[in-house]
Amino acid sequence: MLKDDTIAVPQKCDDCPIRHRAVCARCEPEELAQLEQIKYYRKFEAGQTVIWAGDRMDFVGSVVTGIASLTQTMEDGRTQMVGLLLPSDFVGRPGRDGTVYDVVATTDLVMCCFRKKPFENMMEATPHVAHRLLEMTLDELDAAREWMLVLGRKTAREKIASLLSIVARRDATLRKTGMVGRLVFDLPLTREAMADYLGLTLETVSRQISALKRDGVIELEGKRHVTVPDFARLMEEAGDDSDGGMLV
Amino acid sequence: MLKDDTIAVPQKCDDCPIRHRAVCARCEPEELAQLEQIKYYRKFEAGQTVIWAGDRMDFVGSVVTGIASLTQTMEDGRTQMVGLLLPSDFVGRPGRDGTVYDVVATTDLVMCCFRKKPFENMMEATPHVAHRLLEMTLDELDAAREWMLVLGRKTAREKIASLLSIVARRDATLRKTGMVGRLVFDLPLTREAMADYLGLTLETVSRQISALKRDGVIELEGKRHVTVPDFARLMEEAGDDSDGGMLV
DNA sequence: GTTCGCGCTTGACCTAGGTCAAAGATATCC
DNA sequence: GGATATCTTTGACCTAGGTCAAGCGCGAAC
Repeated sequence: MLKDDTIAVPQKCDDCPIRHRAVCARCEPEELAQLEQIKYYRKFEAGQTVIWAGDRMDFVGSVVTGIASLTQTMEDGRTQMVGLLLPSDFVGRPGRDGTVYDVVATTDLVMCCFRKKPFENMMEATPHVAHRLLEMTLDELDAAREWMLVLGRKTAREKIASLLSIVARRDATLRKTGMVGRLVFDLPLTREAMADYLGLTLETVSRQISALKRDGVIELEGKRHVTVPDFARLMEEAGDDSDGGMLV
Repeated sequence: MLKDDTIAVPQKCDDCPIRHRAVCARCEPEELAQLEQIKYYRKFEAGQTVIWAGDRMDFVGSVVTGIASLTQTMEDGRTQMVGLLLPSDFVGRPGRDGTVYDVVATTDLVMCCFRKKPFENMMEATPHVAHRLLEMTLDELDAAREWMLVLGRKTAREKIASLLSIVARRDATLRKTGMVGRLVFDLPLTREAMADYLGLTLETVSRQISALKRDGVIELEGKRHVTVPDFARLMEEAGDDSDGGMLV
């Protein structure tokens, strides 16, 4: 059951996102205790594949630290990232046997997992967990559809700006300050990963980032540390109508 | 409550997809009776908007006949279809107030609706309905992600072939015969709608359809009646790895 | 320190698909 | 039956982004 990549449960479960966000917002203490019992942690290194498309998946869980991605690949090697899993995002499909896409650790990754069967049993027993899960799935669906607009209709520049604004929005250190004015964050993706997510080549990603820098939309320190002097400007560059993406 | 576009309940509810597919596969008779009471039908003409993005949505339901689409539009008019709703597909988000995209009748459309509040109540009471809904949402999510690969990485020709194979697969008259050899079906979308779904222009759609015809992958009679002499060939043209799209 | 390797940038060039424009097909309405 | 409108096809041309190739940091290994 417990694989060798299983690691000790961290000091206190407060860093377990399941408790805050993903599933348990309204769990009773005894329900939490129950979850506690079927819970374990797994660690992956950047580049490692968590599960291959088509494989049986015997757990569900959520990202604690690092980034995972859902990836689809065609025979000829073209690949498209179809989901970006940031800390607190949920992985797995209760009631389903496997995935249809690869789950890959894009950075070093720690996941909090629950063995699937007991988790499903618990779900049956506690309707609000099932309810929460439906909500989360609807959120993911909204995010996926939002991304379809990005992939289908936005220019390369708009795509980059869209990605930057999503990452900025999700950056834990920023969420409290509100999304206005100057923002600073780390970009946790390689140019290639960005390209795979945006349906571009890495050369185009690089060129567009340079262009955004040249035009003062962003500032770069090294390759990864980003400063956005004016978030509203970035949103404009993303071509974001309405509040698009605020759902994520 | 009942709008003027509400129409009489058809002869027998067997044509109501809710009963067969969407929600009620395992409903008890009294539960069905309950659903029956909160059910009504609505009719829309091609081009009519069912709900605007951001609007309050006071019902859920499913498509009985015709095609609806979920559409996102940017301020400058670029639009991307993010979902194609064929007969028996479910519309609406239990537990949510509205949509973030327009729902548009792409052809003349009949929908079977349930007022949302009573439907949600029923959902609370009958866990297997909630469970079914989660499954459906996961299916939609898979379909959306599948489509992200199409939008992000496929060529125009592959996109067209992908769309054709989805429509063929979903065509009610064909599902029984198995998806091999010669298929004949009607294409219920204008070139423009296809373009919006595929992230192309209508000119490119037209050109690629002509090309597929020229190359013998499809035959056309009029603009809409399609014959696929060899479905496997079409799948190949779609660049479909594995069983991609079989989920839909 | 030097070397290796990987991620990134930049340039030169090319092509798939977009844009603009004209005209053929159907269907609908008097 | 002709007029009008909508949908579609096709052509000529253009450009955003892909492809190929060279080189630049910069950290890790020795």
